[in-house]
Amino acid sequence: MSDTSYAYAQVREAISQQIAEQKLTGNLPSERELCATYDVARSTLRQALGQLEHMGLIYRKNRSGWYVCPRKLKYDPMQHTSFLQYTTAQGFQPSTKLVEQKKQKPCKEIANALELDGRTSLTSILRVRSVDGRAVVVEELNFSNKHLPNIDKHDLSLSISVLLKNTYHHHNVLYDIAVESCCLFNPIAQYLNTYDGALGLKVTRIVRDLEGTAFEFDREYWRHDALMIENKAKLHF
Amino acid sequence: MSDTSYAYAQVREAISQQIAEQKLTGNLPSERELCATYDVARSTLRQALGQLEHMGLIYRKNRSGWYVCPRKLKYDPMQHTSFLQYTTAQGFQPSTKLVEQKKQKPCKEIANALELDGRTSLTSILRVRSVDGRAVVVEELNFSNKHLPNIDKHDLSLSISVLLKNTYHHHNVLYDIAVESCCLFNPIAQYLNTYDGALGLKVTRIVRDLEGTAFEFDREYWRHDALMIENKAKLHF
DNA sequence: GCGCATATTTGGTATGTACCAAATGGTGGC
DNA sequence: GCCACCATTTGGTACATACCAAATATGCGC
Repeated sequence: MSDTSYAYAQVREAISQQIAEQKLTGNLPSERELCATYDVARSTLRQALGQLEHMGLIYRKNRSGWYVCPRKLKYDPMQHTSFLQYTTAQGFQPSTKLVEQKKQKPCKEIANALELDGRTSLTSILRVRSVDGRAVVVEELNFSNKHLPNIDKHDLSLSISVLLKNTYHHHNVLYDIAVESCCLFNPIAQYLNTYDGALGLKVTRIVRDLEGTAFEFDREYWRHDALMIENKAKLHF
Repeated sequence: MSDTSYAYAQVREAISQQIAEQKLTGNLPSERELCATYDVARSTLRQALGQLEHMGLIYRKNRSGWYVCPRKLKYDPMQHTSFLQYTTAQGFQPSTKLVEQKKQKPCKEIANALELDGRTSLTSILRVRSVDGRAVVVEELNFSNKHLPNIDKHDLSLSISVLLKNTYHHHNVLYDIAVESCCLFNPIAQYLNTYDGALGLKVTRIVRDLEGTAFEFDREYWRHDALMIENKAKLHF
């Protein structure tokens, strides 16, 4: 049991319990109503709501109110199953929207990771992926034109993995993945219908061929409350 | 570049830049001083500090002040390298403190994961691990007495992996790991010298033998700003 | 019914104030 | 030189208030 010696903690526990007992579903009462209910100032209430948000129990949509979180999506970044595949397998309705595609020079971090000099061009796409109509992740994919000739000539709104397999014959690849918590700022926060400074999880992925040459660098910005990273493996001591 | 149309965002960016340029190291000026510097109210300043905290740039120690974060520890939960090993390899000074050891009945979640009924006993230890004198993770390890007979008779302040290998001959195991963001509450928050409701990363691990029988269930509560999860793997499409 | 302008509600931002408890720094006694 | 005590500083909690902008509900004209 958590500490309940403070007003915000009491409000937090009260709402938390209401959610656990499913007495609260869908959207919560307005902040001003909740203030009256628990007899606290709005800043105190918002502190409680903020913690429930960090716990992944509730979230805010635009400026319209607070809602109880749907269940989390389970995601194994080491598996090469597609977004479509693992979301539907878990009973979600996925959708993807390509926001932007451009050819550009790499930033310092990408140039370093892909061992490119600053002049080499990069094909980048930005897409927003949703489950059940809720935007959960913004993906930024960067492909090295040097290692994937003419990749910018293809339709990148289709499956990238199929393209890599069929056109570039990358059947076996090395994955190099990092996960860390982060802060979501505009414009990424806006794509995720959340606010400037919201909490997120950042997944960084470097994809290499079997010789170890990196040809792709991805950044995924997830809603922190939408995601559970899962890994399964066999190990020997 | 992030949105800077609001006061808190301007303060955030200003301090963020100071840190990036290493003009700020060690501890920050007091909140009241910073309020005067940037001419904002304390609550506005604290909003900015909170976001910098979420970004992993600064952290608070007890009630004594704000400090610039040290670099993150890289950790691959799928590797079976010990805490001692991977921390020293990254140039940190690790230490571990065993807080508690007890024999108890499993909670619902553990009973379910380890396929135990409510009567079977469980040997649990709680330990706090630090790098460079900073507590970074609270580990709760739970061992099934049924599958690891007399485990509570051993000294569990020593290396657990050595014990599993030499005494119980578990040379090959299956790992089942989940990572998600969470909120740290007392008393765990206190072990990590942080505050009730602080942001964290939760790593859950189920360990099985090669037949798939689970004998260990662990929960790790990490400071969100101390950790970067890393995974490397070879995949084929 | 439908579309559009308007009023209301809602969360987001911001200020100021007050008090508390823990941590820290200093001071004096031994 | 060490320790106990005290004053000060610091962040943590909590309140009340005000205004803004976006989202939503309302109602009118057609």
